[in-house]
Amino acid sequence: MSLRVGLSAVIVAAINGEPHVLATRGSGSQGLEGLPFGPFDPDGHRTFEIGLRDWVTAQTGFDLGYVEQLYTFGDRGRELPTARLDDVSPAARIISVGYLALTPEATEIGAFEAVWRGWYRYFPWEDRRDSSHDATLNALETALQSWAHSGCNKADQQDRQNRAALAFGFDDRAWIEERVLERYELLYEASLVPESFWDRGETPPDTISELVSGTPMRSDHRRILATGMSRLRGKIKYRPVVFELMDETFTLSALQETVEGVLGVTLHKQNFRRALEKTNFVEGTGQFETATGGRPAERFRFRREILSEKAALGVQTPRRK
Amino acid sequence: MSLRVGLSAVIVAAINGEPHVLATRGSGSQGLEGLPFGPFDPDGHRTFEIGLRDWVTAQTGFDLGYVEQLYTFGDRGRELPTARLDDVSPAARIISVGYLALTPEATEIGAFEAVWRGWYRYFPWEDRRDSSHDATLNALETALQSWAHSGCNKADQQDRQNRAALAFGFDDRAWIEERVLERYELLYEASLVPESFWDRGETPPDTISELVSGTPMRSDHRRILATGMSRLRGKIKYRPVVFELMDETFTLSALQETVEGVLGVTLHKQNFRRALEKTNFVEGTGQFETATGGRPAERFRFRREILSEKAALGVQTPRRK
DNA sequence: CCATATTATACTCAGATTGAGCAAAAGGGG
DNA sequence: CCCCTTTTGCTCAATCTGAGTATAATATGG
Repeated sequence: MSLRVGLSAVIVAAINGEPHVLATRGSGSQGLEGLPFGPFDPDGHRTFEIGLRDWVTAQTGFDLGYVEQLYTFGDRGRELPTARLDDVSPAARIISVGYLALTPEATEIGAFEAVWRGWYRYFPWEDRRDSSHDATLNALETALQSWAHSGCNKADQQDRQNRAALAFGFDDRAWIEERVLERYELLYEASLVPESFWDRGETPPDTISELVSGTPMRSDHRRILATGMSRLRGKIKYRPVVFELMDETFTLSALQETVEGVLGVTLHKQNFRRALEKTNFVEGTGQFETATGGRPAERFRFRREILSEKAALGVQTPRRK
Repeated sequence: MSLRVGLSAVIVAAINGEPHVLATRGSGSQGLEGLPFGPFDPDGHRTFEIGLRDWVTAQTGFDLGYVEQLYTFGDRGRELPTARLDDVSPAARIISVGYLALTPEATEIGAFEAVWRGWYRYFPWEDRRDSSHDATLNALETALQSWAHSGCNKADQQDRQNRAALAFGFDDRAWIEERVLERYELLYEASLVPESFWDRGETPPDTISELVSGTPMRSDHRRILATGMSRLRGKIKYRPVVFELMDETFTLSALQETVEGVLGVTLHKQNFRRALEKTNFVEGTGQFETATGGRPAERFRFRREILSEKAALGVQTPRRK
């Protein structure tokens, strides 16, 4: 019963307001992408976080800023996509401690096998800023419908229908942006993502299109990514974490675009500003950005002192429409 | 580099509105109390949660209801109070995955070496419902003051002062009830709890009184407990989790007392009810409780259906005074 | 059996917050 | 200088919050 512990990281940067994650190019059998992942060396590192920072620096050449633990994944089967659940092979157990890291600099990664990827590549249905992904959502609704209908009895069918509607906001229900993980796990359960098949040792049918179900990832990395997105989407509302993704100075529009990018929804501009002002998080610098196409916008700075000043909350997110 | 993984559980029940945790009686060297803790057996259990439920049932005889993962603790030193940080003894590394569990039934534990303990026993300063613990807080303020003054330079002293004021709400700052962990870790850093000394292999001075610094626990269990309290105090506000601590039916006063017990503050009764009504979480049963001393109170029931009905939020907590 | 204490529940009211939109300001480009 | 675009300032009604006041329904003690 040898247990090994690994660290996986969801490293997020905003490139022009668009959230990106650091992904490793597939060296595995099928060339699948994955998250940066490294073994935890208990002898070399006193804490997980130190271990994580160390190997990220070693492999990508830059320092992580904000880091928080996400979740520890220990399901059997996660490490071997082809493993059957009743295969109790003791050597195969890996536990993975997931971390979320935020960084303003989307440094180009040189030597290492990693690239920055827009995160909606993996979850196209999570982007609700414009109608470009409506087709995805419609396709998923249809597919989930028929999954619900294939339930084993009336109650089960009702339950499936209900869970799908709740997670995806069908039938006029509210879209709750932080339910990224819930939605992904529902799709997994409904066998609408290739990972469902791989984990059972099967080959996905070609009815599964990457345009609809997103780019898959190795092992359970897409689940870890979903966990990180959920956490960030939730936290952005009650802690001033967006600023970890911004440069030293920024315009209010750029800030809003980043928040919108993270949440995948659009916000009401004037009210966003009014709410932001109330928090005292930012202060004007007197510099103006003229390359905006219209009236020049003032560049603002995050008042880092505020973190030690008050029970700092997050930015408000006044929905539009 | 053998790694072992253990599961520790913060199991919470409300006894007459007073939050209690399941604690194990000290079998260790100093007879210290601790949290229920068991090794994770990778061969026997497919997931952590299944493993946890299994051994809690085996050892205490009852089933856990609501369960969520808290945090994974992996610092070196945690498993051996007397270990020096530079002691890289590889055999000694234990990683512990902490869980929070909520249960309505405070079943009397028979065979097992566990007891229900009011959680403020371990954190007396966290109870702000009445003035009975004001002395504790005053003592801590004085002690933290002198810790701040002993900083190595001006900036360091200022920083310590600031962090203490922020965590404990000194100098008219707000008391943020979910910062349980922050406060405990500050006290640990300031060597105001015995665990600080034990972890350094020293003997705590007898200036540390259990009345002020609370009942200590084995290893880092008090830290895990603080993590659980923080999580529960935060979550109660945005998810309907209080009801996991209540019986099938309850009066609104009993519900409010439980929330107050968890948060350690008192709430405004009328507004608590108004806010609760708006959520539609509860419905009257027509039964009345007469043993209240005054006008009989209606017994209410949690509408569990609501969990699948809407983007269920938590109970509002309108502060009093 | 009435006065009193005690708790439950209903209602009120002002101030703050929110959602939505209009309008002026300040650039750049024909 | 007029049009287009984006920033920024301001208004208004609806709703929500915090803090009370008032009334209802019991148990108890004289």
